[in-house]
Amino acid sequence: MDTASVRALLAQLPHFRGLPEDVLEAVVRIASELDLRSGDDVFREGERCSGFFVVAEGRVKIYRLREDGREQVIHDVGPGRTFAEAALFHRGRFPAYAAATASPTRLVKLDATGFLQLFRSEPRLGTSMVGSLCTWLHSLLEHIETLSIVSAGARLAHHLLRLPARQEGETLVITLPVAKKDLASELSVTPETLSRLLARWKDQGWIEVDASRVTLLQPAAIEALADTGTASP
Amino acid sequence: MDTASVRALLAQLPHFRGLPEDVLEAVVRIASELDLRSGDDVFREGERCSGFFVVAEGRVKIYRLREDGREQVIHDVGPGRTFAEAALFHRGRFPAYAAATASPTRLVKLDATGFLQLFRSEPRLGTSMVGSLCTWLHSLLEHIETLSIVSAGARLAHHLLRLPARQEGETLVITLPVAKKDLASELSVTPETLSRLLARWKDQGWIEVDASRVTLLQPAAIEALADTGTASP
DNA sequence: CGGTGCGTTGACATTTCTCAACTGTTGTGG
DNA sequence: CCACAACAGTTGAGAAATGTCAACGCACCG
Repeated sequence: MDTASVRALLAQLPHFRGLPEDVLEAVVRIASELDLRSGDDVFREGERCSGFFVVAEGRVKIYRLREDGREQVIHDVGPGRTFAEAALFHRGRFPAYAAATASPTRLVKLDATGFLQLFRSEPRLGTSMVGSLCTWLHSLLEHIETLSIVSAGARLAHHLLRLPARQEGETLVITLPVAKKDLASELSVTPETLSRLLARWKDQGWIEVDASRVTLLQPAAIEALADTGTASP
Repeated sequence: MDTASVRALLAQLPHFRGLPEDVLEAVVRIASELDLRSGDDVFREGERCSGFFVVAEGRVKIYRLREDGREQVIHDVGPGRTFAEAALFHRGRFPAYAAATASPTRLVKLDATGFLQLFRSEPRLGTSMVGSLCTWLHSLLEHIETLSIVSAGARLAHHLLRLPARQEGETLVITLPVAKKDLASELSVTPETLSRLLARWKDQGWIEVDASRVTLLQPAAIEALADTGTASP
């Protein structure tokens, strides 16, 4: 990944869209690249925040560790999105873990001190970051809404319908962006329950499952589940 | 509430702290006051976002309505905090309902169009709003962490320990800022379960409950619950 | 003084977690 | 290139937690 493509990646971000050339140039100068494979750490909870990140390719999961050692996946981030910008301003420490979940995963890192310096000298950076922070707020609200649904089935349905899907006639084809165990963690259910739910829906003829490709044969049935909060029969 | 006190309230907010006098003056000019009683609506989901709000006195709950008509409390906001600033920038519509939960509740409203205009002309506003948005992000992350705890007992314990408390010797005295049914909704449990949990803990000698005043007689026991995720015996 | 709604308690049904065993896949090292 | 280890995913059986329905006391407000 050369400087030009780093520059192109950054230029299309909502953070930096509309910035004058010279400022964008300055941002590119404090950028560095990371090449990761699935399972590699990006940062660990409590570490000093050394910058924030843009996903160029692949996937990153943000998670916390519970007392009993299990992971709680908070979010998963794909190409074109950023993460850890809140840590930069808020406390200076990462509030969670981050690790790549795809191979390869390429990130662009924007150095903390460099960025903060730039941020102070160029007020328009603040203006454009407000928008992206609001996007984060919005997605966290979505997540809270999902988690606050009591029934596991409804939670899964609600979440599935929010994933990027490709329409094929009557059906929706969804490729799960993360491993099923991470999806389960994100929904706060056990992998067993997730597996059973998918199996039941398959038996009902509502969906088709092939590894991480889920086909909604009857989207209406899934939507009904998500809305009502009713348990899955 | 006169202009001077509105001004004083705004000046102490992280949003506007450190702003030059004339800019602050301009912010005060687009501010208006709202006087509410418990149960009064502030705004409704889907409404055009006409501004954002600062709590001067009282409490406001932010919530959504589920299909079955029940409320899902997303957040509750007290004096000195702001809400709906994300709606302003993100989509221009309120993503949830807001209502006062205390009498009296006094709010300062900052007009949307006026503020956006100001925002464009004064880049430093963006800089300072980034900080407050990060505070919101942080509190939503906390909420997600609480919700993702499977056991209702642990969820309650986790949440209680994050409420403002007054230390009295060995014990912690917490005044619940909202009605128990709203607290239950925020924790995504039924009011019945909440009631039973508190009753059980009282029997155990861990807490003392007097209406909305909860005294943690053995904070260590509650902390253990919150950490382990273990169910309450 | 009566109504409305919050909070509590009881009995019961249901879901989901836990523990355990088994299968299939991936990728690593010989 | 293959064998084997490690781990994701599935399935089964039992236990425990929480939701549902229902009834009641109580406070607050009209």
